[in-house]
Amino acid sequence: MIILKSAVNKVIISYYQENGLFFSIGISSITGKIVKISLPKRDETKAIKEISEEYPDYEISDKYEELVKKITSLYAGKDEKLDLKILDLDVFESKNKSPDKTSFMRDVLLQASKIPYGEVETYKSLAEKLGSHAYRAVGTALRKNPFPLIIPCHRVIKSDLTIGEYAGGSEMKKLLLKREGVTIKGDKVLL
DNA sequence: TCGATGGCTTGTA
DNA sequence: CTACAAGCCATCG
Repeated sequence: MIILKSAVNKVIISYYQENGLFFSIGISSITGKIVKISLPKRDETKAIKEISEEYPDYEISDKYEELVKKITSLYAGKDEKLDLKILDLDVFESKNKSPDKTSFMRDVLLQASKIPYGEVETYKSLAEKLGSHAYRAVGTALRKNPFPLIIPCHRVIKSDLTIGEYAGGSEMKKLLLKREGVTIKGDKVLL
């Protein structure tokens, strides 16, 4: 059973500003779970647009302001514990055509969610933990992570220990890792 | 259906 | 150290 999310699933967008950066989250009005998080933007329009483009049926509300504040504290480098249960992991299923197969993207993100605060893992080793050699596809999956910061895709780096790419730019990735206490020299992580 | 495209990796020069 | 090619594989148009 596939639910047409844009037609049925109205999304509540809450946003919050901190130090001139705007954070936003989209919450399904049906499940009450997060469907998407935006990385910080310079203005609120962009922060909201990132979510509304994917979920055109939306309304803005301060209902989840407290939750957005927690996201900002994740960005600030705090080890804020958030339960994965607040994430609407079904957002992957609609894009996955064969329901009998487990979603590769889902597996990648769940595996990434296990990387502890202050630690890193390579795309390669993450793939191998899934019994796969799709190193590159791991990157593509993480690039589309709807829950950055909560699912810490910024902790996934290249095999040569260089930073690698990031949806918010590699500088942001570097910044996030440093705030968690990871030592970085140049563009390389020191273990 | 099929080619193009990546948050990659390894080998070679 | 850098540069480039080839291999890789899920996803997207």
